[in-house]
Amino acid sequence: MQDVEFGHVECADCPIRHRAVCSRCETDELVLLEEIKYYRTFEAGQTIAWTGDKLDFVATVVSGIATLSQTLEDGRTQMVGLLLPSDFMGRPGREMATYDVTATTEVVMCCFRRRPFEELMRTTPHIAQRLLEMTLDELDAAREWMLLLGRKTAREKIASLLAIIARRDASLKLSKAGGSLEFDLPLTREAMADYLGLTLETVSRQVSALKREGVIELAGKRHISVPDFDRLMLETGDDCDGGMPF
Amino acid sequence: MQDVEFGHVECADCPIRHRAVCSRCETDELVLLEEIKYYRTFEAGQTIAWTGDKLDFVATVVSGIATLSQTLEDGRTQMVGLLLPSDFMGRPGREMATYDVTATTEVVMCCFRRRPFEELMRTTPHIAQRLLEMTLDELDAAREWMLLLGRKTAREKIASLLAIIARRDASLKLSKAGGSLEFDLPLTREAMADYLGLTLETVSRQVSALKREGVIELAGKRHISVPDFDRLMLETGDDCDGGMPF
DNA sequence: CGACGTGTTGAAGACTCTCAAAGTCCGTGG
DNA sequence: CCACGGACTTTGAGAGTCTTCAACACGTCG
Repeated sequence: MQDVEFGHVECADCPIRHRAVCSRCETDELVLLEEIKYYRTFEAGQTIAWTGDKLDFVATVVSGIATLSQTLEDGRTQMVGLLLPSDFMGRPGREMATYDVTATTEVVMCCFRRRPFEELMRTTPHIAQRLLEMTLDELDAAREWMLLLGRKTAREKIASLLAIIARRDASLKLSKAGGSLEFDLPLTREAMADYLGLTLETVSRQVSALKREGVIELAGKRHISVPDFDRLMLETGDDCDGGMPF
Repeated sequence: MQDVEFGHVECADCPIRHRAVCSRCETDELVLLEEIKYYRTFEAGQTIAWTGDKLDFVATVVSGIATLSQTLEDGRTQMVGLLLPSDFMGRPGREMATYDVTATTEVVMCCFRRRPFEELMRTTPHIAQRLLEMTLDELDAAREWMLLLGRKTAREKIASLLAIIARRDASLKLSKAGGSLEFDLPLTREAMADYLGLTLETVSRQVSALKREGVIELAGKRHISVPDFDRLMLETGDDCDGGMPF
């Protein structure tokens, strides 16, 4: 793998310090992590791990977006997770990758060698506690996605994905004015299709339909603005007040 | 909820002692668990919890089968998990149920009051460690299921479900002779449909088709035998040697 | 400029769903 | 004992959604 060395960053200055697997750690615990961590950068499109690869590290996404996906023998693929900044990759106690991990944008990861990390897990309850919490959140998200994959129509799937991305984007920018939202799609039509269990043509058609009906506006292929977020939510098929994914 | 008091069982004699959340506990730790545990029995068909219910306990399934499901406002429902003996229900740190939990057979649960259990989690690393491990396994299973929901055909979905149940049944009975497998379906056609993201009619048709073609044999509606397991595996669409769900 | 990656659109077809009717099994009650 | 109702299942026919295959548009890059 071609990957670029990334300048060392103090944990205390880390942009995702408060959300990642290390968020509960005290300063003395951070020192221990600091000793076994190193940064790696992956280019957009680069594969970070193939299913079955031996992985000698676990890692936290510092910046960028990566995807987890599974493939059937005949090539059908399904995305099963999205790794956003602060998300954790890899499983303590397991050597092999169980998914294909791909960088969709440039990705910077904070890596820990697996053995020392596992050792730290045993001695530092704060890490294990946080990892449990994060894993439970991921499980909830995965199950929410199962509902989407199993029961939603193509249109509802698209609306749900856009709503999730819009909401996440808004929460990052803190620009949560009730009015119009704008964001860039971090995924190609094909990636959206793999995420939603659709074909890319269906994705394209449904996006066009939502645009035609004024639910969203497009500037270029990737830039989307949502004039009325509630209108978009109506299209998702979800309970509009119930528990939200992500 | 009508539920029957269940005779107290010593943890040491518990049939799922070695697989449940308590499997790593030492005998002195079991004593602590023993103090806060109690048994409850739920009848077949009974709802154990509704989404949004306040849950003042977490629990381990001792015997029987329960399902986790989510529902859209218009009634479409998707099963998002199956609770088998030794599986854990409830989330430490969360008051509300996030899924509907339903007993499909009579279910005996070993319950722990939530607060004391959370306290034990903090003081007893063995419990937290095991729970993390179980949660990671569930996450893997959920993602395997996402592949099924998003990309498999109806026929492949049915074959996958039968293969999973057959394999689990075989591992319980230790009757892993390579030859013919037999088992009872613990689910109605409707429950299978909710699990697979299909309609019950499609489930029925595909089961009939598999029977017609000799992949499976039916005795009554629920008893199934598989003359050639490899043949069934071919129908699942999976890599026949790769990592297996469950 | 032409190749390539990405995205859009159309037409035909496949698969699954919806609606409807009827069959099986089982327990209740006459 | 048998009729009856209810839960569960099977099967058919038609409709609809989504996929497949194909052509074309757009922008970047060599």
